Amino acid sequence: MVSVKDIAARCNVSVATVSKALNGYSDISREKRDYINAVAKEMGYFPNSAAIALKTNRTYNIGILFLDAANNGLMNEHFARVLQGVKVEAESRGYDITFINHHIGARTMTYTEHCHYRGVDGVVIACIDFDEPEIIELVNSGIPVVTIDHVFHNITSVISDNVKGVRDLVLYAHSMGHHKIAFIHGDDSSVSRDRLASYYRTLDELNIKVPESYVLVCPYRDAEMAAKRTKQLLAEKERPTCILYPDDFTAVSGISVIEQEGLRIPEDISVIGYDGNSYARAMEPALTTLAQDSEVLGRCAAAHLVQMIEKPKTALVERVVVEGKVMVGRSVKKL
Amino acid sequence: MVSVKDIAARCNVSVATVSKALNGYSDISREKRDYINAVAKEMGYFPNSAAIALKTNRTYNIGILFLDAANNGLMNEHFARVLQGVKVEAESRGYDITFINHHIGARTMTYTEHCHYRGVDGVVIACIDFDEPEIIELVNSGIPVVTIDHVFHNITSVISDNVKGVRDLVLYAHSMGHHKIAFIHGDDSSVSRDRLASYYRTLDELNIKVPESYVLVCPYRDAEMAAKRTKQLLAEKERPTCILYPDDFTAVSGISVIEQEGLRIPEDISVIGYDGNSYARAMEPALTTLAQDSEVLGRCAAAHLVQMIEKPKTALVERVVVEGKVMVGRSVKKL
DNA sequence: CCCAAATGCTAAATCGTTTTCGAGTCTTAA
DNA sequence: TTAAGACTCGAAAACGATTTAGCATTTGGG
Repeated sequence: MVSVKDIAARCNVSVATVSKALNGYSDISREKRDYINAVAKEMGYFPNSAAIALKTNRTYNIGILFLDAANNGLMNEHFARVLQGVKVEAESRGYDITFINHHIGARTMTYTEHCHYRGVDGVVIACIDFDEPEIIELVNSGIPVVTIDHVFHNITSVISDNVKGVRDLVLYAHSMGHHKIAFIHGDDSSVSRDRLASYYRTLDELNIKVPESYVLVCPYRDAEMAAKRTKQLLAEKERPTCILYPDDFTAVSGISVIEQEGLRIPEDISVIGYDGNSYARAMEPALTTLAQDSEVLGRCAAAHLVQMIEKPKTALVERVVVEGKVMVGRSVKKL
Repeated sequence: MVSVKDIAARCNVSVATVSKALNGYSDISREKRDYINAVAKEMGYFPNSAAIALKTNRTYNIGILFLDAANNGLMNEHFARVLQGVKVEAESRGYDITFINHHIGARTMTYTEHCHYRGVDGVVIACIDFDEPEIIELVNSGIPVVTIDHVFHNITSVISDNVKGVRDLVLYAHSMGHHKIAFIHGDDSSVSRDRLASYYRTLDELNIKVPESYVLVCPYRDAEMAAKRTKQLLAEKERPTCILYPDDFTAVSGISVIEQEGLRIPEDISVIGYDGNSYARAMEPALTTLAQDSEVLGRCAAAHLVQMIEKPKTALVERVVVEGKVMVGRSVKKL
């Protein structure tokens, strides 16, 4: 590998001069700067990120915390998309991304320690149990952080508009003539709470009363539990005409048991998902769902993080909310 | 951040001694070693990876090349799983992973340059157009490399057993009484070629002849093209009784148009996917498909790469093949 | 024509480690 | 008693860059 020293030798100047030429400093003559840059290019020079990091304390690396209990954030298309979003945005701004975890090899470290070890310039946190003490530690560590789909005091966060999301979904179902709208919601998290509250509020607004038994909990992407919950709803004496699921995947699982019971979608019962997975669009009948703008979620997070890193003065803590939109399929029947 | 220098000061020894204690060298007394380690722990010492990288030329970072033309490798559940696999295996061996690309910020660099810039210890290449000249350059750069689902001369690779995969699928269909088995295969790549050859060979073995029109091409995960190809097959005067798709996603798209044509799965026509996506299992009817052991694919790749990195002497170039297995759903009818 | 300021460049320190080599001390055997 | 090993330990160089402070040289104003 060719280093600044090599270039300096070849150009008969000092390494300081080379460094300045390479970084476009002003106290260097135009000709010398151009000459050095030309030579550097010709010699195939590329900086050594470790040396730069050591000297400047900047790695141009951003950490990403991205694992749920089951450790399968990547299998979830929504989160895969947000990851994709932060990746492309970060890269376009000159940053690489590094996964942060707490068991690197034999030694275990906290998330914060891992961040310091790798010297990441900032971290985006998503798809994780935000109540872990380690997360709290990280958020308070002084490292620039932005969270996705969770808000901490004094930390900028970008969140999907879950309130508007289920509101739009409920309104859509209502506009299709549904009044008996059940809601299988995700397990405890701020996202789930927002959605649930919005469900209640919207129904209230519409002057619709639903029995308590219409509201059931089911972990995200838990096909088995979704099946069980669906059976419970089908057994209701006043059976709902429309079911909202926590996500598209559980919706598909629900559809599966509904059809196994000999009922048809949407003729006998309507179903609605959440997320806007590619499968939802491709299947028959196409699933009506709320398409989250997952990639934009990720891009916003990365963009704000870089802003905080590069212009800390100008960065105020913000709540960015990105809206999704209902994707009308054929899984909801007009009553 | 506390450095070895701080520890040295606190312990009244030299930094050299601290370094030796921390790294378990032998030329240091047992007591002093234990003492220094205790102090280090108490002071909350963590090494600085940049400094170590600079000095030792080892980053404990492995690069991962993971993008297709559409730049959406992550949306593909199969590849998400292999990524997950390399991630957990790498992490368990003490390595972080870094995405490699060629437009980092304003400056563009080749994959090889990016690898040198970040100083990754090795690279795993997957989900990419292996014919790109940049890939060839990287493979020949001297950086330890392992490829997934593609073999290069003199490079160790881990590949999914595509030959056995479609063979098992075809045999299964045959065992269910199918003779008119169509194959919509992926676009050009070594994976597609293996699968196609295996399809022909297995039919040959079974003494089954299929018309040329039964074999159609369709890019992976291209729902629209899959729909088009499906319609073509349905229009055949000698309509196939069973269709193999390039992947589960296109299979779902195919099912969709089949049902829109008023045909039933599997009563009127049987369909088979490839990959074993979670959706395939959850939907109704459950899709018969070949479940690739995607995570193991990734784990193997990472494991072999680390072996090459840490014990170059012992590392011979290998072809590791990992088998999948047919996952029987309800989408194939017994004739 | 002289002094001050601007310009162009370099030497050297520095970031946090690892590693070599030599030096000092202590055993042990002849 | 002494020479030769074993043990311990530390000084210093090195990795590849950035950055500060200062030295020359040139320029411009009065």
